[in-house]
Amino acid sequence: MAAKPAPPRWPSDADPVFIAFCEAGLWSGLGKSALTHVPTAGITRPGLITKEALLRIPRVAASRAERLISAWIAATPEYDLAQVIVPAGISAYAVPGLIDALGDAAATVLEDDPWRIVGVRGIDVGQADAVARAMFGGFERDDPRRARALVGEALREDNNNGHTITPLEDVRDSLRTWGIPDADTACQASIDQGLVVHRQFDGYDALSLRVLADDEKSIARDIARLTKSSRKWGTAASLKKVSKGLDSAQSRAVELARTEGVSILTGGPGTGKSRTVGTVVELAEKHSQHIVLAAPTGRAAKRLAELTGMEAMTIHRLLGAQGKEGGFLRGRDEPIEADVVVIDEASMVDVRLAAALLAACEDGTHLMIVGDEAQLPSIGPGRVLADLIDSDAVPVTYLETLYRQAAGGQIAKLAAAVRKGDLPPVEMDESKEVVIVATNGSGQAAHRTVQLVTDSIPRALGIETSEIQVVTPVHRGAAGTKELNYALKQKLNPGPGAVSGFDVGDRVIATANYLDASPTGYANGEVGVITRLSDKGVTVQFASGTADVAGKALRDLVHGWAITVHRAQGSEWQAVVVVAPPEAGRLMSRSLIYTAFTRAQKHLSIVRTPGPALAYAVRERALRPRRTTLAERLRELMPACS
DNA sequence: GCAAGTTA
Repeated sequence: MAAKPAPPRWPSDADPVFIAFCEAGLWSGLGKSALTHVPTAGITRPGLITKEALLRIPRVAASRAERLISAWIAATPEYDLAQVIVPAGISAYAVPGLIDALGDAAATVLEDDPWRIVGVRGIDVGQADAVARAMFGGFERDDPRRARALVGEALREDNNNGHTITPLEDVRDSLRTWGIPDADTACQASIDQGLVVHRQFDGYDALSLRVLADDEKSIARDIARLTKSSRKWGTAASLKKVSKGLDSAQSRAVELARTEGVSILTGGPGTGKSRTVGTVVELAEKHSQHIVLAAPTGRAAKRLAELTGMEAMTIHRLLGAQGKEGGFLRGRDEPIEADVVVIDEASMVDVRLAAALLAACEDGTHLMIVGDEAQLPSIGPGRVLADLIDSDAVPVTYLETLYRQAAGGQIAKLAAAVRKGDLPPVEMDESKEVVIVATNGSGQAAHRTVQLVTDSIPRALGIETSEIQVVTPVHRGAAGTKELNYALKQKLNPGPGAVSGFDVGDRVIATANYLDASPTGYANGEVGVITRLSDKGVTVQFASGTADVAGKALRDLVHGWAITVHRAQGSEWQAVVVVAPPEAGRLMSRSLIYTAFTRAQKHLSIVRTPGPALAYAVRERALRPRRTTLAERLRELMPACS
């Protein structure tokens, strides 16, 4: 690797906005090493950019100097914006995202209304206030523009709890606590601006962000469109042949995937959802129907691929996600090329993603939605799977028979209780299927977790370490994935970790797609083992082949002994150690505990910390009903189907 | 705020 260029040394009279702009890499064509020489070339503010000055930079000849000047001129909207936000303490790195959202006239827009940046790229009202202060020297707390922005802020806060619609009364309360007495005028102003819409919900006045209301509206319309436009594929006779090993509910689900535009397959873990999907794949192949499989997380997609023997990917990849703010390549103009689309682990799909997915399904595409309402809800707003089921607009198959081995065992009993909201005391019996380990806090919990994985479980139950998975709700903290993986590595595969903390023999998991890696590409969610270290990086043996991982890609490779519950959804292991630390806070819910517990096939260790958090989560924190409008919109558009 | 997804 080349030596990093020294950071530029700016004289004290250099323009701070100019410095921030250049150092954020916003002057395109100006590399890090050229930047080092910009101050010495005498360029310390925009007015000093001349061809003569640029020529004083090493390795800059006439043609490059000219290109730099045109690039500078082309970056005028960006620089104008930087002049507005940098003095307010907002990083120049935020500039491109803000230009994306507000357009090339962003600086002018903010001069008219600094609070227009609220909600863009996570910018909050405090930061917008700083922009206003920097621009005008001060402002009134109840400035109408500020009040209008706060309506959006109140809705976004509610969206963070999963709701897509908020009672007007709640918005009034929030505005009052922020010092806006005249909430109704503010709400009306937001509606007039087009960012917020009004709707009756459960008989009271309520508001939604327009984007979310539009998403729910378009999901409902697209479900209706796909339902209407579908034509049957395959034949009843071949269906009968492929579904020989299936029970009657499972075969009905395969039949629906063949005959209906949109269908849902639901049921708890171990009821054969994936097996049923496997049969749909088989039938589709028999009839030369192009079928694609996708799931919300990389790990779930990988698992789906393993179970069906077919390629599967994240929904984002299926849609051609363009990056942070970029939207999707696939959409109405360029739909997904498939006859049948299967989405697994659909409980984790939010309204934004569902709307994008449905828009990208062209008329005639068969969509099969597979998931379990009792498992993790989406991180983003909405409860799309549950709403689709509740609406009665789409045919649903419920799988109820538990096929997983030890169906009458302790794990199954505990899981069934948790699903209903009970956390019964576990009797420690001979089977040692479920073991509760009490600890005094997350530090000790981490310590006991390592003992369980490296010693107790292999010794007492004869389960190999490679078949044991640690699952925790969070990444950070003493009992988060990072610390746990660190501690597990010390025992399971100690070493200096010379390359990015890795040694030969480490279990790793990919957290991003590197489909062009050599010799074999790999996808987010793939699990592997480090087989070689070099001065550049590491070689990983994935199930699909080996890949050399170096440079930036090393950051998207993490140790895989401990993973989050979110990433574990869809996968199973012989033995699972669940850690439930207090740091998980509000993340702890019935669905999270249920998902975590049901990952275990033969043995479940539950590492507890003091306090009622676990019992409280299971008993009281059932997926707090999310307020959404999707089910109602579907009922308005479509007749009940059962 | 936590938790997932993504690229030139």
